Amino acid sequence: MEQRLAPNTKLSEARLCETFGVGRMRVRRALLLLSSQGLIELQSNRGAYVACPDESEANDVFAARMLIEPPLVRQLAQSSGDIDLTVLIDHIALEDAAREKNERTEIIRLSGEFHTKLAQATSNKFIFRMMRELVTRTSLIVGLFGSSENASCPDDEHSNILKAIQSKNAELAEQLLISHLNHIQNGLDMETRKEPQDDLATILGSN
Amino acid sequence: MEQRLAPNTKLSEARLCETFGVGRMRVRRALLLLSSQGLIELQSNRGAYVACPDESEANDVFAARMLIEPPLVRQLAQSSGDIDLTVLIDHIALEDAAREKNERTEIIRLSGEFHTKLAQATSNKFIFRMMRELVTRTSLIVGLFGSSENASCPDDEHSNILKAIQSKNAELAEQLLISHLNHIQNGLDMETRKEPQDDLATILGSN
DNA sequence: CAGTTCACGATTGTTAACAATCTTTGTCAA
DNA sequence: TTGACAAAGATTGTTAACAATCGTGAACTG
Repeated sequence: MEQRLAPNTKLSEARLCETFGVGRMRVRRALLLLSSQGLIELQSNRGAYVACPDESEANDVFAARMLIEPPLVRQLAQSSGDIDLTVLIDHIALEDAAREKNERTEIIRLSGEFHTKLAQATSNKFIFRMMRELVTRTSLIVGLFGSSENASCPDDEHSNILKAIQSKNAELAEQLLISHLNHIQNGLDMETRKEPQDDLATILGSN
Repeated sequence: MEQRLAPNTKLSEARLCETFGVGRMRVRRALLLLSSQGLIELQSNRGAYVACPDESEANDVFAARMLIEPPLVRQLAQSSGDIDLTVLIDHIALEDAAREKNERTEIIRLSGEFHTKLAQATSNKFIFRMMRELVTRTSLIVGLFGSSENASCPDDEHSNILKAIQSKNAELAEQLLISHLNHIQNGLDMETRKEPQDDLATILGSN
């Protein structure tokens, strides 16, 4: 989610065990769950590798988000008022603060989390789960194909979407979200994919 | 998916092991995956139980499907012609055959599978996965709250939806699907929930 | 007789050793 | 020098024993 692990990075069980100080069983359970979400790939007898989506998968993710998120935001705007939006308001503040301080990983994480929290605002468990999966996947894709500068969402688009929702302007909110998604997708460069570094999982050690 | 296991049925590891002739590890892996999909619930130190959705969860599932499936069908109808619909055509035939022979479990399974195959027709991995999760969940709910006669989808609605898609009538297809989902949801009786039988998992033995 | 406590049995969670598989390295021959 | 082959090392998959936890029922006390 924070793009600290490059795609194709090998996640060795032994390494993860000592990194997190856990038994092999825990690690294997976690890897199995991650693979069921498509975040890593489990190769039989070969180990776990961070998923490395190709162009076609990237298109699928954005197609899925284009299918779900616009109606979602539209619905949010319509039923705004019955819903608690303070979580989203607070979130925008967090994003601004992180941008202020130029905290890269934090910005990336919050940028994705905004969309997750949009789904959470529907207080629908299933919609939330689906969006979370699509958002984390998007993180991987942006990490792979994204130009370095716009690794996150454009600055004030989140804020504008939220304002449209608050003013119950469903049409505008939906339109803003569509352009927002388009901006992200258009910011990708499908040609020059970054070389998947076979970095050790020691990156995680900084926790 | 076939409603052969009632909600709240306990799935004991030992029982599953001998039923399927597998080691405990395999069983636990399977249970973990099922629980990650919300089909069963893993209670710590107490075991695995078939999920027993309540009314609020049922509403969430249908709300999620209402959000996703209409745009999905609309998109299918619009891009029909570029897509291979033979799978769906064949599927309708299977449904008819099963109804002819009055094979209850088969009808139920195929009834859900139609919606899954709708998603599959988009050839979008993520849309497919999401719909499959929602459809299996719907199976559970219909099994719990459904009146006995209309445990499956009304007879010809699937066929009509498909025809609308084939004739590229996006508006009609979307409308038919919405009514279809409404029919299913309205056929539920939220008051009288069937008593969760604590049947042994021996039901599965008939395989 | 009701309620509580304790101990037993059953079930799940964990650990550690073992087996199977793959990757790598080194050697040999063409 | 290159290719194939084989053995060693490392990593994953599996099994079985052990530990921890929970539910149940009997015994005991008020």
